[in-house]
Amino acid sequence: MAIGPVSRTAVSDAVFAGLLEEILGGRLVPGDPLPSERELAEGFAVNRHAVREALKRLQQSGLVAISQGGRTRVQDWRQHAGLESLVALSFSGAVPPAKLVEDILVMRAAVGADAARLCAEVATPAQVDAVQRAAADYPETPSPPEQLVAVDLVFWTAVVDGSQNVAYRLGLNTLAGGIAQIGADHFAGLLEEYADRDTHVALADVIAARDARAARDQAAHLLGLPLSTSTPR
Amino acid sequence: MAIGPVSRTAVSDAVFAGLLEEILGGRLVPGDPLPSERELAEGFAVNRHAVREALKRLQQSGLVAISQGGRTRVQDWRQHAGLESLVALSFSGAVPPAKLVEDILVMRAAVGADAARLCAEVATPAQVDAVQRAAADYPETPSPPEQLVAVDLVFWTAVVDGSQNVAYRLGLNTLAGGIAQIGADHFAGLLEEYADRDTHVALADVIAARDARAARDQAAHLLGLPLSTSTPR
DNA sequence: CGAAATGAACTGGTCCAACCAGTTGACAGG
DNA sequence: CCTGTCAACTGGTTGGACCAGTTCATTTCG
Repeated sequence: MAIGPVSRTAVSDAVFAGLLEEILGGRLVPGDPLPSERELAEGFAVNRHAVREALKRLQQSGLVAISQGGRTRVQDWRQHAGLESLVALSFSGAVPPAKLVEDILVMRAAVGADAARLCAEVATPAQVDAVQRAAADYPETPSPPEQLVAVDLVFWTAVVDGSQNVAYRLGLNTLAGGIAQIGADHFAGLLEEYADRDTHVALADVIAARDARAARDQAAHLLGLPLSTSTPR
Repeated sequence: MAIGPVSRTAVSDAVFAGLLEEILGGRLVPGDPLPSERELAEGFAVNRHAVREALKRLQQSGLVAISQGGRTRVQDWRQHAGLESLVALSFSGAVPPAKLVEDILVMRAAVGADAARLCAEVATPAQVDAVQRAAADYPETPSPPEQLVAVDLVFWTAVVDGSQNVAYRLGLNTLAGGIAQIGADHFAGLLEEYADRDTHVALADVIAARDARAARDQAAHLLGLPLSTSTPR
C-alpha cells in the first residue's frame, strides 16, 4: 500500500452520496417524500447543516424537489436529472455499467462527428494547428489504457474547441468527467480498436484542408458511428 | 402588474447567482481566489451557511475548487464546467445569447438525428407508438411559440426514449431545461421553419418502419443538420 | 350535520456563535 | 542561508435557536 494523503471525505459529500444511492438505487421511488432534514441528520449522525448542503446539491441535480413547509420529494431522474448525473448512475446499479459505457461512447460518436465537421468549417488556424499536434501525439505502439484515454481526450478536446460550439465544449467536459470517474479501464478495450495514429492524423489533415464532409465521415468512422449504411444487426 | 405569489428567492440561491455572475462575467479570472466565506457572508449580508451552500453548488458545477485550509479558487469554466452550466452562461454575458441558442440547436440536431437512427433500430413497439402519437399532436396551423416548443419537446422526448440511450436522455433533459430558462421566444423563430406536422409524421413513420438510415436522414433534415453535402456557407 | 375557521405540529429556511482541522507565511533560531 | 515553529488565516462541523411556510385534525359556527 502506497503512502499518500488519506481520503478525507467531507461529511456533506458522504450524505450526498448516501442519498444519491438511495434514490438512484430505486429504494426511494419518484414522488416519495424524503425523511425530514432533522431525521436525516440523526440517521447519518451529522449536523443538519451538512444534510442541507447535500439536499441543495440533489436539488440542483434535479433529483429532488424541495419546498419550504412541505416535504422534500424524490423526482424521476429520467425526467429531471441532467447529463451530469450520468456518472452517479453507474455506481448505483440503476443502469448496468456496460450499457452506460456504450451509451456514452455512442453520444461521443455523434457529437464528435459533428464537432469534426464544424471544426473543419470554422476553426481558427491556431485551433487547426492544435488538432494536428494532438493527432501527432498519438502513440505508434500499443500503450497503457490510461495514457490512451488521455491522448484521446486531448485530441477530441482540440477538435471540439475548433468547432467553437459552447454546448459541445461543456458536454465534452461532462462526458470526460464521467469517463474519468467510471475508470479508464472500462473504456480502454472499446477505444483500442480505433486508436491508431494514422487515422487520427488523416482526420486532422482533412480538417486542415477544410473539408467538412470528409472530416465528418472520417470522424464518424473513427468513432464507430453507423452512417451511410443502416445495418440493424 | 398581476397579483401573485411574491418571488421568494432563497438566500443561498441569491448568493449562488451572485457568485455565478462574478465568475462567468469574467470579473473573477480562473485561478483567482474568492473572498473567504466569512467575507462573502458579510458582503452579501447573509449567514455563512448560506454562502457555504452556494459554494458547494459552484464546486459541483466545476466552477470553483475548494480546499480546506486553503482558499477557494475560481476554475476555468471552459475546462471544468459541465453541460448544466450552459444556461448560466446566457445570463452572464460571457457568451452572446444568440450564439448560445444556435449552439444548443446544433447539438440538438446532432443528437436528435442519431437518436432517431437508434430509435428506429431498437425502440420497443410501445415507444414507437408514443413517437407516432407525438407526431400526430403537432398543430396543423401556426401556434404560439410556447406551445410549439412544448409539442416539439414531447416529440423529441419520445424519440430519445425510443433510442434507449441514457446519455441522450439526460442530455435532452439538460438542453430542454436550458431552452425553458432562456425562454421559448428565442427559439420559436428558429424552430418555426421546421415545425410542420407532415414532416414529423413522416419521420415517425420511417421510425415505425424500422428504417434507421431514413430516420437519421429525415431527422437531420428536420433539424437543419448539414449532412450529405458539406456547404460551408 | 356539514362547511369553514382555527391552531398545534410538523416541514424547510436562516441565523448566531463556537470550535475543529487544515494551510500559509512571517519570524526566530540554528 | 536554511529550517523549524507558531500565530493567523482558510474551510469543515457542530449545536441550538428561531423564522416561515404547510398540513391536518379539531373546533366552531351556520
